[in-house]
Amino acid sequence: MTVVLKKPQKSARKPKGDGHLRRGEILEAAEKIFIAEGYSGATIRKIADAVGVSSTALYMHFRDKDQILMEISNDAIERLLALNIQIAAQPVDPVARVRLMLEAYMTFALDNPNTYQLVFCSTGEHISQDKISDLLSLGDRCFEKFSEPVHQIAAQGRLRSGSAVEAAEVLWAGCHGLVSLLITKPSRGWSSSEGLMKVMLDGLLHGLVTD
Amino acid sequence: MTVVLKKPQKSARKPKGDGHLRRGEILEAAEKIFIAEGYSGATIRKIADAVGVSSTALYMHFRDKDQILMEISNDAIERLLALNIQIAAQPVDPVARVRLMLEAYMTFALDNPNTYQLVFCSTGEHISQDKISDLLSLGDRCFEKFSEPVHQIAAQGRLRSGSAVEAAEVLWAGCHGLVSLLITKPSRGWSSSEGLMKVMLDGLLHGLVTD
DNA sequence: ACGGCTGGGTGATTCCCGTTTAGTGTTGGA
DNA sequence: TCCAACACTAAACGGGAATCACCCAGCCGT
Repeated sequence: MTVVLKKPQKSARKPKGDGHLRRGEILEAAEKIFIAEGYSGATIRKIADAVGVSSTALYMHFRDKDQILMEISNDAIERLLALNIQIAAQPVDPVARVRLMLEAYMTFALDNPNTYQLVFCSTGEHISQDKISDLLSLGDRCFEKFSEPVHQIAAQGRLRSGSAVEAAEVLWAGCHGLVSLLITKPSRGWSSSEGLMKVMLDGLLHGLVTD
Repeated sequence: MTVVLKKPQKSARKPKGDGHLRRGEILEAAEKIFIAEGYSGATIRKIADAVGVSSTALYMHFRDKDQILMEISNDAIERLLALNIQIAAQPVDPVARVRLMLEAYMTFALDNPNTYQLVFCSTGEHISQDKISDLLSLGDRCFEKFSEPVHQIAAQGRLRSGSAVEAAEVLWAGCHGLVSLLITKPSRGWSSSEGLMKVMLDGLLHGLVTD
């Protein structure tokens, strides 16, 4: 009599009910609200209402609110990473690749301001470990892809000052600073963002790299 | 019979009760907690407990939570402005003044990370208008003071690309990006912050200014 | 001496947030 | 037919900011 007790056999029963659709529906609704209203505007209850389900139901499919928004952000960052990989493959001067990547990065930020803020402007103190590892590794992979051409430039001896890592970090930080200010202080009277991006790229690249 | 009705005569009655001390006590307690635990950690209840008073009492002296933290931040930004004014008076090359101001700016940010985040990294959507005007004008006055030497550089025809305003904004944004990343992502394996600050300044100044 | 006014303070309450607990109706396999 | 798992819900919890209706001590002119 092999008594089967408490065995958590996975998918002994097919997930037939449309429960497996819910997850996608939730993500879809959450993304809309998050894009429109930001992190604090994307409330559990609001998302649940949009899906037409009780707020408790979200916890069937996600551990907590952060997991929902992190999953959305993950998708977005993956698109950015794909962009970087594509640019990395282009057979042009490493400086040109660096510039293309940074342009793509800034455009991505301005196109996805709420995602950008969540990923790159928050301290992530309230984000649990596995979520951090997921997202940080993804962000780090972006940074690594970006670092490659910078290291190539360094290997050519064209770095004016600092190590390759420092140069990569400074290039990233400079562009991050520009887009984060444009995003968080939109009402300030900025010069045109295109102009600022160009001056930032020209300035940093000319300042850090010899030609 | 000069009937005195509803006349809000100021200090008709001496503020005898230690009520006029409360405001200072609240700010002091709030600043400690805010510095230690950040914006979300500095709750009304926690501040009130620290002062030894009910949470409602804070609303006797401040309109809302933001006003308390804004007042604290205002003080801090005023110190930064004073620093800028002091540097502006130094009879050295404008490029040297720019560098000194940006160094002071970044040092200030790293020394006051929570204040810095509140003022320079938040969208300020939940901040009412008068508070914004106060703080924005203060921040803008900092930026204006910083812009002066940049305009001098431009007047000397030493700007490699972009207008003076663009150059000032890019210099600011670059330094902001560096310190904001160092503050919000402290666990990432950064190069030394001093090295990064130097590379950022060298890079931007060399890239934007001819000598 | 005394009643009224008022500044400072409070406890309870409101509303919203994320999250948890306990329970409900349906369904498919034994 | 029974029952266990599933997908879900209503209600509640604890904690946030902010507000409400009060209270009380002290100063005022009388």
